[in-house]
Amino acid sequence: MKTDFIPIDYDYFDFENRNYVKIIGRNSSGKRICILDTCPIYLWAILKDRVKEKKIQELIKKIQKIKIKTRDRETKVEKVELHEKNFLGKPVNALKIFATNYKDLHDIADHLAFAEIEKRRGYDLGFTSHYVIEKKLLPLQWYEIEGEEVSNSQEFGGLCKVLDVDFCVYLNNHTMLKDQEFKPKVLAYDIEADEFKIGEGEILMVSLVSDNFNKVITWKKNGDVKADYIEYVKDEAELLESFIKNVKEISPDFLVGYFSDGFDLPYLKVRADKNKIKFSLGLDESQPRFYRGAIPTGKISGIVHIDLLKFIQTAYSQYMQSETLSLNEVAKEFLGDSKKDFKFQHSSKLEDHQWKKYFEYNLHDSVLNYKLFEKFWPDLLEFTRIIQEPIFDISRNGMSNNVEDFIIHNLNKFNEIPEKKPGHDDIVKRRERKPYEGAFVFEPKPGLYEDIAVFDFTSYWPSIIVTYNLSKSTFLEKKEKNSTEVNVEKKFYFTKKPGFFPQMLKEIIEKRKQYKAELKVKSDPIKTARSNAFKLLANASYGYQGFFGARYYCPEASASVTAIGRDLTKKTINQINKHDYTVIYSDTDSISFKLNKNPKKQALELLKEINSTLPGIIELDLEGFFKRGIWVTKRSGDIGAKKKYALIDENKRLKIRGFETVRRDWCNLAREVQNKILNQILEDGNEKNALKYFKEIVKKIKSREFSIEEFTIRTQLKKPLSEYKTISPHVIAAKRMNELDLPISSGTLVEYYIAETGKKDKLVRDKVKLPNEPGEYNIQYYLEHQILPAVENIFQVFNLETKEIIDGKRQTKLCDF
DNA sequence: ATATACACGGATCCCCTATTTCC
DNA sequence: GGAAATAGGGGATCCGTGTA
Repeated sequence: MKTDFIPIDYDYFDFENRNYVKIIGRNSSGKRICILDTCPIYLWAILKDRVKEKKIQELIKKIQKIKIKTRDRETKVEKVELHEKNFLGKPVNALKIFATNYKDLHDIADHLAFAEIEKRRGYDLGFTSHYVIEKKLLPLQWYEIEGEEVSNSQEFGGLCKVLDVDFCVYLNNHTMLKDQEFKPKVLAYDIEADEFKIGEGEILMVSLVSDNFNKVITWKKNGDVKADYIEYVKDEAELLESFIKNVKEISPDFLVGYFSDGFDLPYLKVRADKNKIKFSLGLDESQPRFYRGAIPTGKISGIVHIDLLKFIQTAYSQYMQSETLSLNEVAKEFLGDSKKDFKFQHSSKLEDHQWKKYFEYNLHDSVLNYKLFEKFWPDLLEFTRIIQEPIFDISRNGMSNNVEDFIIHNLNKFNEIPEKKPGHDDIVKRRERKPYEGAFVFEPKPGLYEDIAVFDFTSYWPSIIVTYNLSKSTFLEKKEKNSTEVNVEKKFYFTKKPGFFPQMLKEIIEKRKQYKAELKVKSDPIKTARSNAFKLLANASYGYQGFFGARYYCPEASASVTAIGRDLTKKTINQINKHDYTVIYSDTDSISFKLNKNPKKQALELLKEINSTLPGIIELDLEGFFKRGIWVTKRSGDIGAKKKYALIDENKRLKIRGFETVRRDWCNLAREVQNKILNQILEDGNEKNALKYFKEIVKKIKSREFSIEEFTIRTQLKKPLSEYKTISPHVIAAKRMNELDLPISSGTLVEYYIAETGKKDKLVRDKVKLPNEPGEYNIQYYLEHQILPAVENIFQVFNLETKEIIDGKRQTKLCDF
C-alpha cells in the first residue's frame, strides 16, 4: 500500500534475533499507522596506518569467522566490508562489521583485539538512532511511504494483530514530502491524591482534556456535585479502568502531563497494581515502562508520553522570569492563566461544598497542561526535526544530549565515524581537570550614567567556534603549516580545514538568526522563547566541548574559544573608547558605553565600522540605547561590582541584572524596596525621592507595619539534608519541616523567616521560624541583613551613608550633596 | 544525574589570640 | 597563679543564585 505518513513514536523489538523498528505515526487523513522495518547493524574497526592490502584481507577473513556465544543466544559476524572513511576529520581505512542484533555489537567489539586495528567505534548508539541514521526516516517529517500491508498477518509473532492501529505496514521505500501542517491529537491529564508519596494514597480524581473534551473521573460523591464534565464511578478501581477506556477512545498521539514522569504516571501505575488492574495504556496493550533515573521516565508504547516540566527545564528555564517551574508560575508566564484557587487539604477534611472547587481545580490543571503543550508544540517540533531523535527523547534530554544527537545524526554528511562515549575512567580523569579561563568581565566604575548604548556580539562563543574552526577534530597536537595559533596558557593549534563540528554549528546559528529576525517583525512570547531556545542550543554547543560526558570533548577548543573571545572583546572596547565614547561595563559579549553627547546615529556608524573589521561570521549588534544606568560597589571593599547593574530606556522600561531584586533568595520586601529605589533613581536622575521613600519604609518596618509574608526568605535545597557540611538557615528550616512530616527533598523551595527570640543568639539559624510558626519578624536582622544591604550600595553612589538612617542618626552627609 | 566559566554575598566553620572564669 | 573555658576577629569555605 501507499500513503503519506509522519513518524511520531519510535520503538523496537527483536524477532528471531533480529532488530526491528516499530514506528507509530499518522497519515494526512488522521489514520494511525504502524510501520515495521529493519536496517543493517554494524560497527567500525578503524585500521592502523599503512596496513598492507594482503594483511587487511586476512584480517577480514578472521573477523568473518567470529562467533559469539552468550548466555541466551548465539551470534556471528554477518559480513565485513572495507571502506574509506573519516575519523575526527582524518581519512582512515575502516572495516564495516555487520551483526544481526545491535546488542551484539559490544560483544563483537570485545573480540576485535587484532594488532591491525587501531580503534573500534559505532557500537554504542542504540538501535533507534542507528535506524534513523541508516534509513533517514526522520521523526515528525512527512513522507510518502510504500510497503506491504501486514495488519492482520501472523508475522512477527502476531504483533500487528494486537496493535490498535488502522494499518500496519512493512516498509519498502519512502520519500520525503514537502512540509505540511501536522496537528497532533493531544490529551492532557492530571491526578489528585491524598498522599504525595507515589501510590501511598488513593487517587481521588483524574482529569482529561483534549480538543473539545473535558472530563473529571471521580468516585468521590461527597457534595453531590452536578456538572456535565464529571463522570462518577464506583471506586478507585473503576476510576483507573475508566481512565484507560477514555485514553483508548480518544487515542491521542501525545499524553501530556506536568511532572507526570515523576508523579501522575507512576502513581496511576502503582495504584493499578494495588487494585490488580492491568494498566494497558499502550497501543499493543502493554503497560507503561519506567526507566530508572533520579526521576523515572514513563514510556507508553505507541503514545508519546510528554512531561512538560522536563522540556521546560532544559529548553526554557534559563530564559524565564518565573522563579520556580511550578505549573502555576509557568502557566502565568506563558499563558497569562493560572491554577484555580484551592488550598490542598486531605480529602477527609474537606467539607461537602468544597468538592466542586476541587474538581474544577483538577480539571483546570489539565486545561493548563493542554494549553502549554499547544504553546510549546512548535518548539518541540523544531527541536525534534533539527536534532532528529524521537520527540519522546528530545522532550526529556538535557542540552548536552541534544547537541550530541544533533552531531551524531549529521556525521554522514562528512563521511565520519562516530566517536565513542567516554568510559568511567575517562570521566573521572576529565572531571579532575582545572577549569579553563572563561570570559572577560570589565570592572565598572560605580556611578549613575546618562545616555548609554549597549552593543553585543550575537551568539558569541558559537560564532568564534565557527570562525576559527575550533573543535576536537580540528585540534592539532603539533604546529602545522598554515594553522591557527591560539595563545591560551600555552599555544594551541587548529587546522584551517573546516571541521564537521564547526560546520554543523553554523546551521544552528543560522536557525537562530532566522527566528530572531522573525521576532523583530512581530514579537510574541513563543517566538521569544524559540529564539532563545536556539540560542541555548548554540551556546550549549560551546559548553558541550568542555563537558566531561561529551563524545567530542575538547577543553583545548573551549579554552581557545574564550581566549579569542577575551581578546576580541578587549580590542572592541579599545576601539569604542578611541571614538570619543567611554566604556562603562562589559561582560563576555556585551559592551555598555556612554555616548558622551554624540548622536545615536554616530554610534550606529561606529557599529558598522567595527563590523567591517570583524573576522568570519562574528557580528556585533545593537542591544539598545538607554537613558540612564547605575553601577554600584561591591559589598566588600569599594571597587565596582560586576554582574550587577540597572538600565532604563526611553520608554521607562527597566533592565535589572544581578541585583537582589532579581534574586529569589532575598525577602520580598527587600526586593521590592530595592526595585522601587532603582526605578525612582533611574527615572529622576537623582536620589531625593528614593531616599524619602526609603526612610518611610524603615519607619514602617520599625513599627511592625508589615506582615510576615513580606519577610519570607526562600531558598532551595540542592541536595539531601544529610549531605550539608554547613548548617545554614535554610537547612534548619528544612529539618524543622521534616520533623513536621512536610515533604522535603532535593529541589524543595524552603520558606522561613527570621524571628525575634529575646535571647542573645549568635547564629542566624537559631532565629529561624517556618512561615506558619507564630512569631514576630526580627527588626534588627531584616534592617541590617536584608533591607540595608539591598540599598546601601545604591545610595553610596550619591555619597549617602544609609546606615545612619536605620540607626536614626542625623543625616550629616545628606546636606553635603 | 550532569553544557561552560565568572561573580556576588550571606552564613557558617575554623583557627588563632585575647580575655575571662574557675580551682 | 595557672589552666581551662569562652569570646571575638578574620579568613576560608560552603552554598545558592545570578550573568553571560
